[in-house]
Amino acid sequence: MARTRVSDIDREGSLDKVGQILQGAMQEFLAHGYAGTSMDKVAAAAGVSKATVYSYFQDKEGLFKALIEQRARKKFQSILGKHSLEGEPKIILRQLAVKALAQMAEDTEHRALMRVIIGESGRFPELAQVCVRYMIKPVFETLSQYLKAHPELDLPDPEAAARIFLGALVHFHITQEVLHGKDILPMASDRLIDSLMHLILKDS
Amino acid sequence: MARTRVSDIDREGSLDKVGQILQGAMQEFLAHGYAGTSMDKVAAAAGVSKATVYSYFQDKEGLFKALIEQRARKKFQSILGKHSLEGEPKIILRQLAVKALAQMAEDTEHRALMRVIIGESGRFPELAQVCVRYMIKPVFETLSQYLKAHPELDLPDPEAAARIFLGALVHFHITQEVLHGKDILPMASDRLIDSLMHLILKDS
DNA sequence: ACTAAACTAAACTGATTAGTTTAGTTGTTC
DNA sequence: GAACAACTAAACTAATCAGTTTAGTTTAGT
Repeated sequence: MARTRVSDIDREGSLDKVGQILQGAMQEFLAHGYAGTSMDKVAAAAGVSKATVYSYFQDKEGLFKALIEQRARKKFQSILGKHSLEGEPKIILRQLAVKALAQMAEDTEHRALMRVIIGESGRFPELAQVCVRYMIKPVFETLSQYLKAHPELDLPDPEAAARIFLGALVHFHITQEVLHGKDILPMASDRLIDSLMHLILKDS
Repeated sequence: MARTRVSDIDREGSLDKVGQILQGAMQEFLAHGYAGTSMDKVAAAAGVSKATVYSYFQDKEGLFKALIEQRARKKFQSILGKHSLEGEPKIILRQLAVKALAQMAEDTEHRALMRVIIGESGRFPELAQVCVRYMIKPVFETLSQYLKAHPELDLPDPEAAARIFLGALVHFHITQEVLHGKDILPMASDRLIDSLMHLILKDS
C-alpha cells in the first residue's frame, strides 16, 4: 500500500524519497517511454531500492501517472507564468513568440515530455487531458484574454486567433526540433515570427 | 537473412507475405508503440508464422522502420494528393482547411501514426525525418507554391505563411483529437478556419 | 538501551520477450 | 515422383519484466 504521508524533514540533501523516486522516474520514462522503462532501472536511477518505490507508488502505471501529472503542472509556470503580457501588442506578441520558441528549443525536458504525452495519448487519454487542462489551456486563455483586451487589433475572434498564433509556434517547434526536421525543411524562426506578426497586425 | 525477392504472383487473395506481415505489424505497432509490441503478436495478427516474419525482416527494428516508411510514403497522397489547388484563394484555401481537418479527424490510422512517430522520434530520429521528408515537406511545398502563385494575397513570405496556415490546422487537430482535448478546450473548427481565412485574406 | 518505522540488497515467482532451431508440411517444377 | 523452396507449429534459449518477499540494517524518539 502506498504511503499517504509525504512531508517529513528533508534528511539527505534536499529531496524526500517521493521526490527522489519521481526524479529517477522522470529520467527513465522521458527517455524510454512507458513500455520501454523498467522499474528496476527507475529504482536504480532514483538511488533507491525497488521495494521503496513500491511502498510509495502502487504500481508502474501509478508512478507514471503521478510523474506526468507533476511535470505537466510544473511546466505551465515556466512557459508563460513569468511573462506578464502587458504593453503594446506589436512588442509584447513578438517578445512572446521569440521567447516561446527559444525556450522550447533549449528545453530538452519539455521536448521529451511532448514526445511521451503524445506517444502515450492513445493508451493514457486521461493523462493527455491532464496536460491539456494544466499546460495548454492556461496558455491559450492567457493569450486570449490579452488579445480580447486589445480591440485595436480588430480580431473578430480573439480565442481562435490565439489558437492560430500558438498553434503555428508549437507546430513549428514540432517539425523543426521534435521531428528533427531542421535540415530537411529549414527555416529561420524570425521568418515565421515576422509573418505571424504581419498577419495579426495587418501592417509592418 | 531477409529475402530480396518480393514480387511474385499473388497467391492467396491479394496480399503477398510482405504485405501481410506489414499489415499485421501496422495493427500492433500503431496500437501499442515500438516497445509495447511483441513479435509473436505481430506474427499472429499477420496470420503468419514467426519464422516467416524473420525470413523477410532482419529484426524488430527493421520491421518497424520498414512499416513506418511505408505508411509515411502512403499517407502523402491521401492528405493533399488529390487536392489540385487551382482556383480563387478565398475558395480553395477554405476548402483545403475544411477537408484537411475533416480528413484528419476521421482517419484513425493517421492519428495513431502521428502518436507513434512523435512518440518514437527520440529513439528513431531517422524515421521522424523520413516523415518530414515524405509527408510534411511535400504538403508545405504544395501550399507554398500556390501562395506564391497568388501575389494578390500580398504575403511577404509565402513559405512562412504556409507554415502558419498548416501549423494552425495540425496543432488544432493535435489538441482536439490526438490529446482528447475536445471537451476541455472546446472550439468549433469553423471558428478556427474563419479566423485563419480572415488573417490571410485581410477581408471577409 | 529499547522500540518501531523506514529502508536496503537480494532472491524469488511467473510471465513475457527477441530471436533461433527443429521437424514436418505444402505447392510447384521438371 | 523426385527435388526444391516456402511455409508452418512448436519447442527452445537466455534475458528481462512487474511485483513480492525475506532477512537484515539504519535512523529517530523515548
